[in-house]
Amino acid sequence: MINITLKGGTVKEFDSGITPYEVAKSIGAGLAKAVCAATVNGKEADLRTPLTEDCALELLTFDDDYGKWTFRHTASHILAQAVKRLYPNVKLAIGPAIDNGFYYDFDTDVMFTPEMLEKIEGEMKKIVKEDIALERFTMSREEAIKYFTEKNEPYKVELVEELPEGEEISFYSQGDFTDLCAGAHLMSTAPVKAFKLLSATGAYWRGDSNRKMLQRIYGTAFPKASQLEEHLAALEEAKKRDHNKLGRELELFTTSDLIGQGLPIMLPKGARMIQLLQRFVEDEEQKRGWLLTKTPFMAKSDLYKVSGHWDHYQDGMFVLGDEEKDDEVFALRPMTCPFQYQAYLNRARSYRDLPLRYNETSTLFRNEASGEMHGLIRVRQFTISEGHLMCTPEQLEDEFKGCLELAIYMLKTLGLYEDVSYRFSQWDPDDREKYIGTDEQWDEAQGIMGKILDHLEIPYKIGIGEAAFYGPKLDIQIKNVHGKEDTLITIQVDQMLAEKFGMEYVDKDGTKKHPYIIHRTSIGCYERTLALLIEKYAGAFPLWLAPVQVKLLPIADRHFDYANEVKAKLEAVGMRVELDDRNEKIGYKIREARMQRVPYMLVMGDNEVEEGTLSVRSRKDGDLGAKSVEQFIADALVEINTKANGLDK
RNA sequence: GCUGAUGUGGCUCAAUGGCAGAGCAGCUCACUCGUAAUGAGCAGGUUGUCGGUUCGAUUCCGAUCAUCAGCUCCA
Repeated sequence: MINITLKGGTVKEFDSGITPYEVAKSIGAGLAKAVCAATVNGKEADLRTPLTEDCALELLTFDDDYGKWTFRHTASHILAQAVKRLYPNVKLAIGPAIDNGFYYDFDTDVMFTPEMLEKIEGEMKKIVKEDIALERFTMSREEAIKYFTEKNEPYKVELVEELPEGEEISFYSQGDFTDLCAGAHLMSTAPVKAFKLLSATGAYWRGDSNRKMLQRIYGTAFPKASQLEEHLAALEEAKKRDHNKLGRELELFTTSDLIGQGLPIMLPKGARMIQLLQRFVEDEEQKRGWLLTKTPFMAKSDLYKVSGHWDHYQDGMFVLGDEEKDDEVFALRPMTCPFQYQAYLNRARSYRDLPLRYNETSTLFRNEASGEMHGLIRVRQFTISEGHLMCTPEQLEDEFKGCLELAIYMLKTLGLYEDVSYRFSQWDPDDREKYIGTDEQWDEAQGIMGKILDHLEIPYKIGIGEAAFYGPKLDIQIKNVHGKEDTLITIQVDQMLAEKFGMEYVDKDGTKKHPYIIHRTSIGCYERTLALLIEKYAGAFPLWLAPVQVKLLPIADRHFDYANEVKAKLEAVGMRVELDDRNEKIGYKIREARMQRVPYMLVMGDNEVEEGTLSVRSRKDGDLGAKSVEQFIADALVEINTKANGLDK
């Protein structure tokens, strides 16, 4: 007999060898139905794991992360089984659960069409209805290779071959379908009641663009139909916030076939927003001791040869000229670093000059691969609040902290702080060609940065191979409306480029030393930040950022004079105002102003003209009643000056 | 760059191997109106671009450009 401690601390006695599933059954039929996986002494486990010692057991349902993972992983098996039943020649690759769903990669000659996905869904429904039990068994590595070779599953063979010699390999079978698999699975196909296949697309085998492109089917699954419907509705809602659609509808930006890919045109409203952001950033940086530079958009190839960009980043650059033919070859700048270093090199530096903080609103050009461009999030020309900070080793931590505090201040002001995560981006020692510097230099830079991050208690995850070619980064990541993650802000520690460029300072003892350099953005690139703001606020921007803050809506044309007076008063205090003086009914004007997400609509008719007031309607709270013009201005200025984002309430 | 889909007035979308159509937006006129769409009329298109097949192509074929989703890559 063994003692099992259940959730809540109750201890129950069971026969040794009992499984988590049987424990769940002993507690109740409802739990047995809902249970997806378990943890044993905190370790994730399958429901079939025999328990032979005293332990703490937690039974996980779909409401738990690992339960969800197990549920959806089982859904991916059902997908694979259905595909195999309908198209036996298709080869299986891998099929994990992911955020909000699952996928399975197949190698197939025919592309999956929407009609085929429907057919596959139908077959999956049958499999669920058949209530097929999933059974776990193991094989030796050799047996597994033989098994998959006989079944003509080359991708599975490759996966098994990578496992260490002598490893017991676990399999799960469900009726006519067997898959190699390590994680937990449901007991049967029956609970996977509500699922949907969302798309079919290409994906490289092993995520390697040099290898074969397979066909990936994405899907999602829930225990209940209502949950699935809710999720699909949420996906639809999210699409409405898509900056690429909304930003065009709101006339913030557009694109032109003649200008080209990844080169958006900022329309007056979008350009105004970027101007507001830029002024805010530059003013804040000035307050924090950053000195503005303005450096060229291009340079001779010589500069990039020193920095290492020529060898490590040339594919990403727009090169003007041909080294074979031309005396001078230029390239548009993909980064600002080497340019600002030339400012540092302007004269000899002393430790008394440090820390030296340079910032620049810097336009960069990167020749992204044609399939990478996406709205304002991924473009070929972008403008970034870029800074480089030269300091002594002793100053490094405080300065790093200062950069982080600046970034956090920006995020909080914009209302994005809650939406970001941190990634400590490190190099990949197995991919040396991507990087400059020695193992020792990387160990040192990453060691220092790790220490700083730990000391500042930044909750980061590590990203191997995500470092810049010259050093590790703290990337502040954010997800767009489609769930795709991008870097918004980055702070990097670099101890290699100073040496390459001969950047030095004279220390107290009279010796020359290379400064540490921090590369940082404070708000990221303006285009991308704007994109995320559009999605965050669904176009209903905080008052201080709204391209049009107030729309004046006179009821009839005899009120136009008064409206123009009010407009002049608002503009006199710097507010952005539009007057709707068309011959339209008030309901129509309000409708249009609301669709443009204008924060305040000021209705004025006979009453207001007579009393010298405004009937204030807010985008958020509707009709607020009458206010004097002076009162409205005073209230609005408070809201603008505090940069209220409306998220605290 | 790769896989797939898409491209028709400013926007949303029809249609067809034989004169390209609607709604909204725009313009004109009437209405002078109180918190999410007043009515009538007018105008707007070389169907992304280039080439091919055809008596005839917007439709079929090819190339190219752009857009979207995903992969890879990245701020």
